[in-house]
Amino acid sequence: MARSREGTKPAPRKAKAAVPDEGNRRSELIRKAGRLFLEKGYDATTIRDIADAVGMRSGSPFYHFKSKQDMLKAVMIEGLQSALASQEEAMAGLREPEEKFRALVRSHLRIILEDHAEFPVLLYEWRALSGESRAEVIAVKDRYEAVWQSTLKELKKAGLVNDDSKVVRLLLFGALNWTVQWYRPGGGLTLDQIADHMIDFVLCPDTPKKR
Amino acid sequence: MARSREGTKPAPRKAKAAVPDEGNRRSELIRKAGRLFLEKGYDATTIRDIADAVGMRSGSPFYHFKSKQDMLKAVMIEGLQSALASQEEAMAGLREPEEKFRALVRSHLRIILEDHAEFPVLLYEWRALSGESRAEVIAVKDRYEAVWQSTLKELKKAGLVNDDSKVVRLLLFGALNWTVQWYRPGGGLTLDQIADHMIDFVLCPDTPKKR
DNA sequence: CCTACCGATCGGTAGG
DNA sequence: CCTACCGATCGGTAGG
Repeated sequence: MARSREGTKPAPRKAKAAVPDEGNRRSELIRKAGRLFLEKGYDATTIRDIADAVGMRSGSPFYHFKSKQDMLKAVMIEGLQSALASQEEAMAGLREPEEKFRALVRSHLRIILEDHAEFPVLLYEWRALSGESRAEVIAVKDRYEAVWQSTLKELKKAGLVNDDSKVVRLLLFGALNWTVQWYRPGGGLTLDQIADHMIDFVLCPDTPKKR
Repeated sequence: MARSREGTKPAPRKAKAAVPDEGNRRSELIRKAGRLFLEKGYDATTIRDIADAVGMRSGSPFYHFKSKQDMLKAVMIEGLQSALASQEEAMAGLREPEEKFRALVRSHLRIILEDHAEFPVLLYEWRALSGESRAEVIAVKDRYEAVWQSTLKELKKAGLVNDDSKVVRLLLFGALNWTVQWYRPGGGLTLDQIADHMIDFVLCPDTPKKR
């Protein structure tokens, strides 16, 4: 569309419009593989399952990825990158620690519960990722978690939370990430309602020192 | 032992002492299978892995279980039953809601972080359990969760918690069950320290109504 | 990206 | 519980 060139010669107008470029096919594989890895697990998902899902023959995914492991890594990194993008967008312009925290919670829930399966795959198929790939994924993962850490620190400074230690962050991540196990869209609770419960769960503004 | 019969004839005293009875072999298979299912995942664990771990040949586990699925179900039910037993023991004689809650948290953490892998397998390999086996496992699972539910209700009545809805229970389970992902024995935090953080995370005794 | 294929491995079984 | 084995399936590749 945007790239159409108005030249002098007729140009091959009827070039097969159905042929997607390579990047699209690759992302399509990542998306479908992500879904399958999350639903059935990495090991129970076969290359044939994935190929079927995008309408390819069983050998063809290897044109885009050199191995099944490579697909897993690609799924996880894709999940992290879109999480980072959402996180950045959600936090943009916010100054208040509490607002930032709310934005983080909402953004995280959206990433793990809406649309995309890539981030949940990162959470629940970590075991299946080979040792060699882990370092690469961890590097991106650390960037994502660092934002949480600093926001929790600000919350603590503002007296909105009693403890910003690593344990608390891990407990919070547990409550957040576990939602993947039970949340079903249209199942009574909206995503925002869960977010509000989560925030109430963590913030204790009226009790600077509990118990 | 209890069944030994004192007859008149010498009786075969030196019956091979190294031969374990069938029940022991079965539990041994369950224990090792549980470990492997948790470490590598159900699908990535082969019958040969399990047989090796208990010193059997690859076909022999099928003398004790009719299929691999059957082993998975056995692992999960074993995990639930010992969890129920621990739960009962921990709660015995307690009256105070807060004490009961503390006991539940400690008992749960012990079950999922100490020794046994069976309960974590239930948590993280649910997907691998076939539809037919699920109902059976769910029945036992419901009994375990009912105790939590009623204790949370008591906490609410006592004003020690602001909300005893299903969401809160699920968030709490998330924080609890996620510990399996990061807790390592001897890694700085003791189990009791985690329990205390968890309890502070949930109880807000001084704020009957937050925000 | 397809066709045709391979070696390896897997869950499970028969017969003792 | 072992031996010996089978059919099915899987990740991956060569050659186009």
